[in-house]
Amino acid sequence: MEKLPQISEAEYEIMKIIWNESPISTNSICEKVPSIHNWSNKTVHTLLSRLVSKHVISYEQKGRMYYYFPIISKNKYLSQENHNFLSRFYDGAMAPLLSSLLSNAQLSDSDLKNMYHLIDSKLNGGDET
Amino acid sequence: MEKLPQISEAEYEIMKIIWNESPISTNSICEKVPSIHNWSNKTVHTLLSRLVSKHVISYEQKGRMYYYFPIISKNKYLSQENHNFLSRFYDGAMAPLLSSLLSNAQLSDSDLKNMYHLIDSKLNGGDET
DNA sequence: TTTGATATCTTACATTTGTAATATATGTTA
DNA sequence: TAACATATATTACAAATGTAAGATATCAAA
Repeated sequence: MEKLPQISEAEYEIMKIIWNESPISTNSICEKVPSIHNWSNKTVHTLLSRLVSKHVISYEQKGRMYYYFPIISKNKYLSQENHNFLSRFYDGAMAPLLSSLLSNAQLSDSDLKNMYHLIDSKLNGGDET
Repeated sequence: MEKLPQISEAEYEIMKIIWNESPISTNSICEKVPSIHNWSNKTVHTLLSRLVSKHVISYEQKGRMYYYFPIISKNKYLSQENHNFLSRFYDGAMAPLLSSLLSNAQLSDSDLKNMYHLIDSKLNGGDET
């Protein structure tokens, strides 16, 4: 499992857009950036270049426009982040994390049942091939 | 819920020590830093000053030595980090996080049972006072 | 073909973080 | 009290990040 490149918080906002739809032009990306961010297009351009130089995304050119697409899958990335988070704050142990989350988050009964079933199905059956 | 200060990764290593035992002298802290880090004492000192100026810790002086103690509790901090993580990567929704964690982490049956019970007891009874 | 518009490229600059080195102040010992 | 050891304070410097401005290249229209 090679280390994936580091994706900063601002860069991640861009990645969410590209993971959701690709290939996607620079302009479409700019449009889709949530307006709360209030980023200038220049900022978005910078983030895109950085993501390219980190080999997180790539692009194909059509005329003078760039169409970006991800090189790293969202799943792969998220699973790395999960792992980082877990080992950084909970010594890699899921149970304490879960217990901490349960005690803090607002969860509906159906959320809980949902989670209950997730674990249940992992327990019985699981997915060992 | 006011925003807690940002604690960097290196700073967090120091915090783990201080949360674990306090008040604690600079020297004891230096000794307890896991040796994998290979940090010079100077580095530890820098991290301590930064934590002080961020109001994450404080100290009392005895002679010319400082004894540090936390201002922010570990629980409070962790619950903020949980929240950040959840909202950054999972739109604040626990179930997808859990499902992602379950599919990636190596979990023993007893881990799973443990978690199962956590959810179970939250479902029945819960802890509404 | 000259002129505009605009997409991409290059450069910028402040803050935070990692990782110290150097300077200063002060308790302790000879 | 003078010298030393050492704890704390100040300064440093590079990489990453947030946030762009300015320069350049090129498509399209007049």
